[in-house]
Amino acid sequence: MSLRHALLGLLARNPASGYDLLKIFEISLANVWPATQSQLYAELGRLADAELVTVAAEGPRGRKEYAISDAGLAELHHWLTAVEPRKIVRSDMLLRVFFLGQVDSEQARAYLRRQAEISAEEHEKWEALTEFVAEGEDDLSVFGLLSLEWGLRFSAMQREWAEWAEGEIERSSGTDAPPAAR
Amino acid sequence: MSLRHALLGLLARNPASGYDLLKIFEISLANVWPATQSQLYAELGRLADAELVTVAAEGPRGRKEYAISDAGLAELHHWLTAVEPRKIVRSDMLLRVFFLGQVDSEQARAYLRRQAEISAEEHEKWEALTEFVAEGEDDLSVFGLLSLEWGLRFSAMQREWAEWAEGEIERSSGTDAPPAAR
DNA sequence: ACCCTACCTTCCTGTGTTGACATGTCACTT
DNA sequence: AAGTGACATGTCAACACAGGAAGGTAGGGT
Repeated sequence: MSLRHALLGLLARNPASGYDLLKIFEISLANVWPATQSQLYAELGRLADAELVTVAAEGPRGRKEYAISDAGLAELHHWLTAVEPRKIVRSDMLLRVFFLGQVDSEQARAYLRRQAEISAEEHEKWEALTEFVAEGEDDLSVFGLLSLEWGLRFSAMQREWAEWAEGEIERSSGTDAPPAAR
Repeated sequence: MSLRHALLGLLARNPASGYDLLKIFEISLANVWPATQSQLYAELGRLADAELVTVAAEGPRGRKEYAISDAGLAELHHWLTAVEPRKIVRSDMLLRVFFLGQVDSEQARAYLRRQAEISAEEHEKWEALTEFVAEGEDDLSVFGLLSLEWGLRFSAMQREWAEWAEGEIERSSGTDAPPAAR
């Protein structure tokens, strides 16, 4: 349950309300660990029960401003440094590739072409974000930049791979049945 | 719910029982879309209810051999060719990186070093699998090889990134406080 | 005959995730 | 005074995922 740690991480920077956190999730963490409102408020409640966060202040419309507690900070640091990252990567894309041999090569290539396009779009999104951060002087330290760099590399690699794979299929199906005029 | 399509994809190759499918998941799909036994049997039941698969034969110990139906095949092909791949990638690793600035740079580097190690191990696993497939003459077509190639590239990239990131932190913290003797 | 192992399925509990719906308040405009 | 939009939280149903307990059958070896 990484949502818990995402919330702790954000609260360690600044105290915030559920609503604030939701906004941050939407703009900033959406590409890394999406979360919905219902999940978020529920988790905040649980964090408060566990005394990892406290309600520091109550505001206008029932607003509750949460702040991280010492116990919460300890938990966050523990997670950041001592908990093994999970290795499993569930990939929709790879699963499809695994079965792609069951449709004809024309369709398979079409799928990979689409995948390359999507990756290219993702790449642009990351580039825009990088630019935004570079200009906007966000409070992002080196570490924010590391995340961005990862997004850039990943989307670029995925695109290259999809294009390569498409060519690979073309080559191998070409030997069986030359493209010819259709 | 891609588990559904994973099952359809496997059944499109050969009819199989839940038990058979479970074995296949353990050895072959574990790196792509892990699933547990409870999930698997439940989903098979639902697939049968929806008539996307049929019980083709009943064997010795209550064994039920499932086969894909025409409707199932249609659904599979639809998913393979017409359903948009999901873009969101939940990454434990990236989430950590996002907050890594909250621990001192020594610890941050240690984490990235560990991440590079893990990626290297993953890479070896993929290499071993590639070798195994190349020798074993599995029924893997070009498409199986594409998956393997992706695993290789991805793990290599992740490792390179982690090493680069570690260097990046070293460089930036070095300017603040030179490494010195400790 | 006996036991062990592999085979095979069902059920249960708990947590994570999503989407939709419900409810209400404050600030600002018209 | 009424309306609108941003602020803010809570709850529900449904599905996805993980782990494990429980139970039963068939075949092979001793």
